[in-house]
Amino acid sequence: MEAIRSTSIFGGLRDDLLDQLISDAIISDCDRGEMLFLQGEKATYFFVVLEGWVKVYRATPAGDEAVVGVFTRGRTFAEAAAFTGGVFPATAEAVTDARILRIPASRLFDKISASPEIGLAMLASTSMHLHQLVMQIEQLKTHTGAQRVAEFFVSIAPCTSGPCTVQLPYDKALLAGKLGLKPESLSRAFNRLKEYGVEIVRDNAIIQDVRRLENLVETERAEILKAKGN
Amino acid sequence: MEAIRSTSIFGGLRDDLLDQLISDAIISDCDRGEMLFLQGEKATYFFVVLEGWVKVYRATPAGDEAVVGVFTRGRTFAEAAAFTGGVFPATAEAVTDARILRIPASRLFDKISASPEIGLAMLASTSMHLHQLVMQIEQLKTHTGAQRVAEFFVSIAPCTSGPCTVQLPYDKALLAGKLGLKPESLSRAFNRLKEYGVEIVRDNAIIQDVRRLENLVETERAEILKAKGN
DNA sequence: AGATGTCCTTGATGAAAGTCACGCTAAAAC
DNA sequence: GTTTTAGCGTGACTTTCATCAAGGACATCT
Repeated sequence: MEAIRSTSIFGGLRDDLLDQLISDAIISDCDRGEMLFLQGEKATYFFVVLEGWVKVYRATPAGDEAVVGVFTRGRTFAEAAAFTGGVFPATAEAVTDARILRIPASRLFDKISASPEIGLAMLASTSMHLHQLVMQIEQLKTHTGAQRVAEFFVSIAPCTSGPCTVQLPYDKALLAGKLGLKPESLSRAFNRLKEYGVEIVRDNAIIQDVRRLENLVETERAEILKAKGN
Repeated sequence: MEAIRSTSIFGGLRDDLLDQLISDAIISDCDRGEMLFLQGEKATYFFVVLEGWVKVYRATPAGDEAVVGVFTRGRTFAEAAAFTGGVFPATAEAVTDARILRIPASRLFDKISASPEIGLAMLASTSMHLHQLVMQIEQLKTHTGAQRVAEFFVSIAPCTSGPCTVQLPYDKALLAGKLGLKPESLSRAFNRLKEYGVEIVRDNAIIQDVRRLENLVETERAEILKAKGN
């Protein structure tokens, strides 16, 4: 239950409102590989991850898939779709065994009408999500694969400078998808990062200096080319 | 004023609520090239385009820029930033002379508390924006440049099948940015589309058959390769 | 232990798009 | 009317990434 509290939506809510909301909710345990919803399905719920990892992706008509988000404990997803009452624009799949909270949209709707602060909280939450997507687009457009990987490491690193080790939270194929790469390219991006003091051992990344990675992200291609010219 | 009505946020509002909101708003006329706000500035307003075109972009530390959105008459932007009360995550610039409505966030905040339906309308609006960004990410990840251009043409074409002509709404460098391409690559994408019945004359695109473009977007790389193999 | 399957890496190749340089055209400035 | 300039197109080269194919590491199962 403390996972629910840690979400941006529910973090700021009064206890009584929160209780009302989750009294309508369903907790479901999902096996790895289980679909939570399919692209095109009517969106009548939204979701909070209590435990495990969920990936959300869009399938193109020909079977290609683009990972739109990867969520874990305390993160909500599909609020937007559920809210507008349309269909899910993407598919969600549990990538590990997971425990998920399903909150019915219809009740939420009533509750917002009754207490505006729920609406304010949801607005803040979707706004943050929006901001994240904007940054994701920026990264796809302007950063190379290796830079995106470095950025990811920095974002999950426990420290902001010096050496540290981070564990890759899910398998590499999914990480590749999240970063907009194919698994093979991710592997090569790892090799590139060796020159910047990153060693990949099993599913752990050993970083010599987090600052150095941050620099890699911020310095533009010109710098990268210079470095290679050596 | 009918431009305001046509926005997704305000379209469904009762007249009296709408009047209250825009009574606090400021209409400003901007020259081409004028900045509406800068990345990092405190977000105390959000905006509605009444006339003209505005581009929103993020600048990287080294001066590269990624176009995050291009907006025209009836579109709102920066709602999310204004709402969370943080700073603008991007910069907005008028790319034509433009007339812009600035709505102060503080008042909006009060109004939402007073009448939840404004909150519901804003939620719907940001949700739609979010959905658009999700699709944009999908397109960047899975479509080629020529496909993205074709997609853009289809989206602004006045008809859904057969021949038609569309005028490019802003200059080609900006269009390139919006589609995640460099101007040179956009030029080459145009050449590719000649084989699919698209002719670019000045700032007009003459499309022989809109359906044919739609097919190009939906068929995957396999199909494109086959077509080239001829 | 040996066999099997999954996940990951590596190599070779090709396509897509960025970069740099140059030239064209048309509108604006003098 | 000429010059200037900004926007656009084209060509050559390079980088990045996807693709296809093969091989290695590791866990599981019998």
